[in-house]
Amino acid sequence: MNSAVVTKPSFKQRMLQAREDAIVHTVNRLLAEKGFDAMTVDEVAAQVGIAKASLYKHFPSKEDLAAAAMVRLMRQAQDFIAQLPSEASALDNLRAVVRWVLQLKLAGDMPTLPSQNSSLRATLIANRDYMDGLMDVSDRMGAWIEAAQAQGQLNPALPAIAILYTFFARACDSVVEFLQTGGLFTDEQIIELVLTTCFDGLKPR
Amino acid sequence: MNSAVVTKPSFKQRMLQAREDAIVHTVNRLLAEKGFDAMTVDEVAAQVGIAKASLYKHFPSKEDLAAAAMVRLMRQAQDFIAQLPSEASALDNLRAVVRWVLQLKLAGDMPTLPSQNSSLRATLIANRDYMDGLMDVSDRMGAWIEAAQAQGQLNPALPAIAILYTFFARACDSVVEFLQTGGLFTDEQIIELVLTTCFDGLKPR
DNA sequence: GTCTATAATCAGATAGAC
DNA sequence: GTCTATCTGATTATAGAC
Repeated sequence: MNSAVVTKPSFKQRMLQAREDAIVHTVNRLLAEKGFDAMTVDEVAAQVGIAKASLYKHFPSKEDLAAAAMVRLMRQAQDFIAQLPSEASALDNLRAVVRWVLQLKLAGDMPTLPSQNSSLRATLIANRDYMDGLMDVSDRMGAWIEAAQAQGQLNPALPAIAILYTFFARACDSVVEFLQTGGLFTDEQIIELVLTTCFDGLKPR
Repeated sequence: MNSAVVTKPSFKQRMLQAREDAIVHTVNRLLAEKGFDAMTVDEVAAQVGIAKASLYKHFPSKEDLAAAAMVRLMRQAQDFIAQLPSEASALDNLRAVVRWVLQLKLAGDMPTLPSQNSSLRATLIANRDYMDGLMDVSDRMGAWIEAAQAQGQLNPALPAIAILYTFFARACDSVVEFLQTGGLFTDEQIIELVLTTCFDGLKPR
């Protein structure tokens, strides 16, 4: 076993890690607030409180900054999923994940990436941590979806992959910001509205 | 009555109009393809086949180019709504509108704007044609929504405005591009899937 | 690793001739 | 109105001292 694995991180290493965490946290917030294109590296550096050149010592490009934020998001999703009660129904757990996503959005912590920016896509696909996290989250949610379908909790006529994408799409659902901008509803009301329209549909039950 | 209203447009005026139509059409396609930020004015000029400076004689800024595309979209929506059969049920007409939106998206003709770009928002809000069109579409769909709720075709427990926003959000629904990217479904299948999840929800009926 | 200063590039917008 | 050529500012990224 490599000694680097068991050795406690030095003070210096922990400081470095803390700084990188601060950077990624700032990037995450800016991505949620203004999106990838509108976020500038100058801005990130200013908000973290370091020089831009120092930022580039930690991350080689703006794309990698965004990728780090997405890796963070995937880790958080994995942590949330891991903490869900295994004795709960598949449907309840799926609802809980969607609710968590909506809370993140409403709190302004959901990074949104342009779905069409190719340089960013390439960086993300090349990022092992991101892809692994995405696969893991997909697998776990996919298993719940199939279980819920088998138990008659979700419509078995829908392809499981379509249901999975429907959940993922809640992360960029503009209805949330529409409702939030209007100011007519509380965050909890928005969450309930979106959960209802998502699982129960617009037609009466 | 002003003679300008009744006088037939001159050849020159029609040529001008045709060119502006070509510009807006190109902008619309580019907005659908790459979004506002990734679209460059150079690109628009090149694809239209005129010099960039000429473009700026027609439209004073990039934001105004995008606004013109949105005005065009609103007009198309108004035309589509006006042509729907008045004898059809409110629910059927609403479904038809959502279907039309999805078809536009799948055909690559749905311009997508960043919801957070403030300079663009300001231009749009200041644009009378756009706002009038948006209001008109909202009013007509809102009337159908309330009628459908009164007839028990849509869930009366949901706020009508939330239902309206849910429909509007289909125009930027990322589930469509997820499903399209996967390549597992035909366009018609994607439309049916999204219509089903939208109106019937994910749970079994 | 952090900084200041600067390079390099790109994109929105304009000048001015025709 | 259309063109070529140019300006201007913003932004990503880097050089080089400490």
